[in-house]
Amino acid sequence: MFKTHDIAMKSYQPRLLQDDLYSIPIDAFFKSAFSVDCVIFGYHEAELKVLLIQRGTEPFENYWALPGDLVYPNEDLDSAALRILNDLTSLTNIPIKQVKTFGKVDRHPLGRVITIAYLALVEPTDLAPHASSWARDTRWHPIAEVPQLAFDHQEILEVSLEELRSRILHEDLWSKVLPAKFSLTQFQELFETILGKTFDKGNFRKKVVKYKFLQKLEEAQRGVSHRPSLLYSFDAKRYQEMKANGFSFEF
Amino acid sequence: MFKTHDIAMKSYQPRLLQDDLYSIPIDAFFKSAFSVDCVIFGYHEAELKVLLIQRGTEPFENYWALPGDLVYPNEDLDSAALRILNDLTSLTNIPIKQVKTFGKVDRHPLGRVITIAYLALVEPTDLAPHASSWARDTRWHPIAEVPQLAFDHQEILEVSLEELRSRILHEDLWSKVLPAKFSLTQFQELFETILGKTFDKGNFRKKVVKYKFLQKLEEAQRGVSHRPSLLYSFDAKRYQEMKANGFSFEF
DNA sequence: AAAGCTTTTTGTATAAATTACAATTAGTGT
DNA sequence: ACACTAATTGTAATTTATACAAAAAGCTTT
Repeated sequence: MFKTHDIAMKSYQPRLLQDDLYSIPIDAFFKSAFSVDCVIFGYHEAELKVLLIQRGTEPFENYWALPGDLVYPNEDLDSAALRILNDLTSLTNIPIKQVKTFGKVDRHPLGRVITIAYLALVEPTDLAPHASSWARDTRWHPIAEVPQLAFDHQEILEVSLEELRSRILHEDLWSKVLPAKFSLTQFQELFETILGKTFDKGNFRKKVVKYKFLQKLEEAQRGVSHRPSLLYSFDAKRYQEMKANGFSFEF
Repeated sequence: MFKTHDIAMKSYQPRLLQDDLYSIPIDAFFKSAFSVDCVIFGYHEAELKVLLIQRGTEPFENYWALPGDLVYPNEDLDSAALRILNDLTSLTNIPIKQVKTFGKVDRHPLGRVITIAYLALVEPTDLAPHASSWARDTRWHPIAEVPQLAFDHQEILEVSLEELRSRILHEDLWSKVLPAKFSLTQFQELFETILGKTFDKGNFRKKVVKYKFLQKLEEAQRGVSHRPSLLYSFDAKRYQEMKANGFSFEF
């Protein structure tokens, strides 16, 4: 099985090719095209990773790269991003955020391809078996140990990480990486990891509680050999209300 | 004279057409394409406007729309935005900012065209004579009196205004709309207009002075029938320094 | 030339938020 | 019962924000 991505690349040097499995007419991708690349961040226990694929075809064969694909003619951009995310992780219903479109003339060696970058933040799940059809290999890389990447993916990753850092609190991107019930310590760890700095425990707690989008539950932690923490849940409705009122969150 | 934009639209229902003046091969735009749309804001004396064109061709003939064009195959996205801006206003060396890419499948009635939106903030100059070749009419519209727009341009405008408001202080977008030497009152008026709220004069001044990216000059206002204000200039170098250090500006 | 007008500029007292750090608490393990 | 750990609460000192008032510097009028 091969993806439209490969087809389009090959067909750039004009040649007649058959439609692929998705029955998309080849000439829809002639000479210029747009793709979506996904920066899928994974967070688990104070570690931030990014999901990369190892390319199985030229150009940049064997290089690691951000997962991406050409956008189908009948597919919205967001849908394309969600499709890629789902193909690799089997996850659905994940909030995504468009980051920026990268379109330098020479960014793709085989033709004019611009790419719209999206980001998501998920729990680093096992990868879907399907994922192997994408590429030679698929793997979570700690954010500090990312290898040299194909195309301009290094820049895309940097810009996306910057975006994640600056928007993490304004969007609800983070809401999928914590369990439904979590402690304030877990919550703090998440933001410390992503922002790359630490906060005073007491002060952080006060600020968060003030924002009121965390709902204190009756329940507490159990089985830990110290004072158990109370559990909280994310009050999405109140969060949206506050956002609609132009409330500005900041740490 | 006609623009590549029109050509591409017509040629979507496959038909053979000649190359246009820019000698771009027609088939480069077959079936799917990407364009750049510019939200050119104009600020002058506490009034915010936006530059719109009135379309001279179908679809949406006679509707007002954001100026835009297909991106040439050998042209970077930023360059395309600057070209459009320059075509209409003759301005060069204006900071622009990519806002977002809009790509709903049905956003363009004649084919799959996604568009990358850019914004700029300039002084509403006289329009270049050239501009009339673009469209039936070209005009600055006060932001509160924008007519119904073609395509999804209403949404693009809204998102762009939101972006302008939230980034005005972090980017130096504003630096082109004030004279080289300006008073703090002028500076405050600019931000009040764009953000749509007012500030206490004394407190605003204190905050700005604290940020230190304004350079106090020896010169003062002349000929006004009240206490003349001291003049300031924008210290772009210091501003960039502060931005690089992760300084966060806010009003 | 003095008094008045207007807007800039500076000042100040109060309230609110941030910060650093200490004290208390609620569990488990010995 | 006591020690241990991390959660939770508290507090004093500092900084920042806010509202408002006073002073200053030109021009205009008398």
